[in-house]
Amino acid sequence: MSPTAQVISIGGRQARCENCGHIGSCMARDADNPEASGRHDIPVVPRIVHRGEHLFRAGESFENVYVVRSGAVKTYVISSQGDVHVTGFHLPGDLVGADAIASGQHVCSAEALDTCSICVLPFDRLTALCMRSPTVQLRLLKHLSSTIVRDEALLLRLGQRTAEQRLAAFLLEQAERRRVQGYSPYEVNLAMSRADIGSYLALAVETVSRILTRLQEHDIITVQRNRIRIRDLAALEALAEEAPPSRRAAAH
Amino acid sequence: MSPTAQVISIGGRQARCENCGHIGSCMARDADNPEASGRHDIPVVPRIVHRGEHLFRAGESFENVYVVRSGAVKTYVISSQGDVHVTGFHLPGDLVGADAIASGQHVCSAEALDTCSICVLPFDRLTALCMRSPTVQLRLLKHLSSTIVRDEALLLRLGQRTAEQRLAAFLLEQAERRRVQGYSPYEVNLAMSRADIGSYLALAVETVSRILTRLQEHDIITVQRNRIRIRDLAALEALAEEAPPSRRAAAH
DNA sequence: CGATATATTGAAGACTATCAACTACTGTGG
DNA sequence: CCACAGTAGTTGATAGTCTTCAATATATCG
Repeated sequence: MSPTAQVISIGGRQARCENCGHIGSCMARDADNPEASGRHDIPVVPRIVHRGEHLFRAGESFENVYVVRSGAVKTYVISSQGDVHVTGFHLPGDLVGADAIASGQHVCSAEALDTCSICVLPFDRLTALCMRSPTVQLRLLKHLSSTIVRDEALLLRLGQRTAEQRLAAFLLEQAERRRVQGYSPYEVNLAMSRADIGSYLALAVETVSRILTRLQEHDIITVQRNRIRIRDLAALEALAEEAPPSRRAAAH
Repeated sequence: MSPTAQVISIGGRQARCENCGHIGSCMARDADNPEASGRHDIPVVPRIVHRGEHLFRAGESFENVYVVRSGAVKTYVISSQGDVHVTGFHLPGDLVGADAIASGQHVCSAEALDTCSICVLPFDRLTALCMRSPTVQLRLLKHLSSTIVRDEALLLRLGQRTAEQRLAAFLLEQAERRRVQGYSPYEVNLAMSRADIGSYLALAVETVSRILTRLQEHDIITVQRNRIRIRDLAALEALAEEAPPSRRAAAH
């Protein structure tokens, strides 16, 4: 296998791993172990996915996991009754599709919210690499683990928080992700629709809309379609952190 | 390391791996690879934990993952405001504590609901074993993956189901687990309190109680404290599967 | 057997969903 | 370039579900 076979160029720019901002956490190559590199690395196949297109759909057989390199992806599940529930929004650096490991079939569907660049990692190659690279193994385990943590944090919010608290926490989460990516945390561009947000937070679309309006009336945020400006971070944090309507604890 | 060093006996009975019902899915030894066994296996330290005692608490540094061998364990998180939320109930065969992989600190606490036998697996030993045994590696990944699936299924239910539907689904889940363990699925012994159930399903204790009563009045179940008998499985399933109050889908 | 925790039941009120109407954007085609 | 259609978002009124508070009953443990 020649070295260049590991880097497949699409459109001639940015598709090279060398230019990728996530190489430090990449699971396709063991950056900490350069001399082993080239033997153990997985041929990465970056793929451009357009808004509305799917990475995979629930029920499809599990072959690959996907890493978002740029753009935004939503994952959702469909219950036996046909109702849709968004389970997450995934930004650059995120791993998508690993929940299929257990059953060998994708349990959720993944759809691009805008134009995305996606690294497709064949799962068998990834596990093989894990066998040789403790670094990559730990990265994979940490990814799975943090998905669990995120899901459980969401469970906590859905269960014990009012609509306003949930939405405030959601906006802060978006802002934080912007910050991590090096952008201003006060300017959030929502790639998803109100319906998606509502589904994710278990709220009706109308409720999402109403609360955004209310937050704007209180001068906490400015809403312009999908462009949110956070004007009073402290107030937003206060809303999100507010004590929930007194739930008696289950203790021994 | 002598072979017997891998089996630490507690109380002289049932602590030997040979008697363990979960050896086929055990992560401490590679049962599919007997000749490698003895070299790669992890010394298992079974531990007896009594009702109310903790396996670990949120914030503690992450050293081990835990496998429930017998008994029942609940995991819960505490928000910054101090409110408690139960994130799961764990029965024999379940892996607990892996959500700490990401941060190196436990994010939830795990408390025994009754007397439990727990296998303590040092995480560094486990990852080392994973490097050598694809079988064990896949088991670990599948465990993490199925935790994600479970959490997301719960998210779906919390978000889009009424209290009655959630509780019906919960009872069916308990029954199913009984069945898998070889017991009658119609006789469910709830190891957890109403408060725990309420916290898990994001319902007030009173609501849980009321709905159990209602189900009993409809001759669907019989409630005797923590002993639930399912009298009309079909009706219970119908309740759980019932279409949610029409949520408009978010589609392109 | 008494004390405390757990569970049940009732009444009132809050939050959010639902239904309905309307507005604003997006993109397409004439 | 503008008009139109269709989608997405907003706003208002009403109703339902579940929480909260309060009181009582039942179980558990010392």
